[in-house]
Amino acid sequence: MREVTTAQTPTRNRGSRRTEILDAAARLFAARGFHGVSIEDIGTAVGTSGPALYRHFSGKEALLAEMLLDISERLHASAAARVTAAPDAEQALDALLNGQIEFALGHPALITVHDRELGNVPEPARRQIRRLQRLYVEEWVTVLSELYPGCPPARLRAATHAVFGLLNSTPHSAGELPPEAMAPLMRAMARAALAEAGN
Amino acid sequence: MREVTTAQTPTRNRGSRRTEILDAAARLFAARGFHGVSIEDIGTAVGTSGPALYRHFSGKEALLAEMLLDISERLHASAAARVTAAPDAEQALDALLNGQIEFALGHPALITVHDRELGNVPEPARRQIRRLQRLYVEEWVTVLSELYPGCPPARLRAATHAVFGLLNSTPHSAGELPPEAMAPLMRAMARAALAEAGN
DNA sequence: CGGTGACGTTAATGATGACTAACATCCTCG
DNA sequence: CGAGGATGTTAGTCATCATTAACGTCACCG
Repeated sequence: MREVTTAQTPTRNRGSRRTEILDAAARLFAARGFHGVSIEDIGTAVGTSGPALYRHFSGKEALLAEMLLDISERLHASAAARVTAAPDAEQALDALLNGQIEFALGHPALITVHDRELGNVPEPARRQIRRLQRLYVEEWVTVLSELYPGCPPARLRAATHAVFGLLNSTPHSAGELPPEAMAPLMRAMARAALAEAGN
Repeated sequence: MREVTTAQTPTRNRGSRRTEILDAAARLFAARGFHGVSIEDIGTAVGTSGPALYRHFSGKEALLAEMLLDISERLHASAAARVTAAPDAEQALDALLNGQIEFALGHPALITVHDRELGNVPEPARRQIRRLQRLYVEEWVTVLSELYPGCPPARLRAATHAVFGLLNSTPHSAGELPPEAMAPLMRAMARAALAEAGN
């Protein structure tokens, strides 16, 4: 009858299971796609079997929704913080680039899921995710507009999407270069591409 | 009892149905993913119902395999032809860029499927597709190596993948700019990014 | 101790979906 | 005309899967 047993495995950090599930699901979704992964697969990946997941999420789509919402929020929040902290547009762009590159290299599965599986998110959450994505893009466009006035926003928006494509491709071309070499390369390429787009 | 009726709908160009099916399937796969599309969906899209497809393809995976194989072949063949026709490396790179941009803007669904669904192709064909993709990349790396000697091939390979990510993102960011504006923008951005990667 | 809540487990249940079977059409060629 | 082949159709069949039900376990709190 001691409360000595405070460590071990019990008294799990609350929510640790949820995030463990989200992580495993992200990896699986990234590798095989939402419909290519079964609830049972996810359960197995976290050491429980199948329906145990319903203790943590109301369903497969809800799980995906929470995953994408979390990603969008992190990206947007980080971008907003970095931009407001930067002294000028030049450094704001650097900060945005660094943030996106860190995220893409640090969480390849999340990036992959983020730009492939929006279509499988049910409607209440879908709109919210889209909204955050839009805000994130506008963060970039605003900075770029300041850096390249005279360049039409539509062009800058297209350029931004293209740069996302460039940076987010790193999860797929994994292994070509070590991350220490990859990050500066991506930064340099993205910067050059944006400078060219700005004219 | 005339054979006057040579036109109309009968006497279909042989194979027209097959390619019609492949087109429809590509659009559906691009939009919802391989596992998100049913045989019935594809049938409906071409005006027949479900199992009629088995008259043309041995199964869903075989259909995907043929689709990806065809894309890889077209990309590789076009690249090889353009490179050998080009007088120098500079123009070879231009030709490669133009080819990829034309393809990405002209067949957005094919590009999307091409870099998402390889994992669902069964093994005999998978290897073949990978081989063609590798050859395609090497076509780029070879040209870039000539243009930027001294730059390690691994870096050029990574840069090539990144540029594919940039160019292939156009299907997703559709609508930002008209294609006439999009193509030159992508060309300029890709060129700048590659020049930067080459040092 | 008794109970409550968090977390799992193993059987349904009910859809959906790939693929096959059995059965037309109809065009073409002999 | 009549056989053959190409192309469809509709009703199975059999898996797989998401979700739910019914039933433990166990830690903790009163």
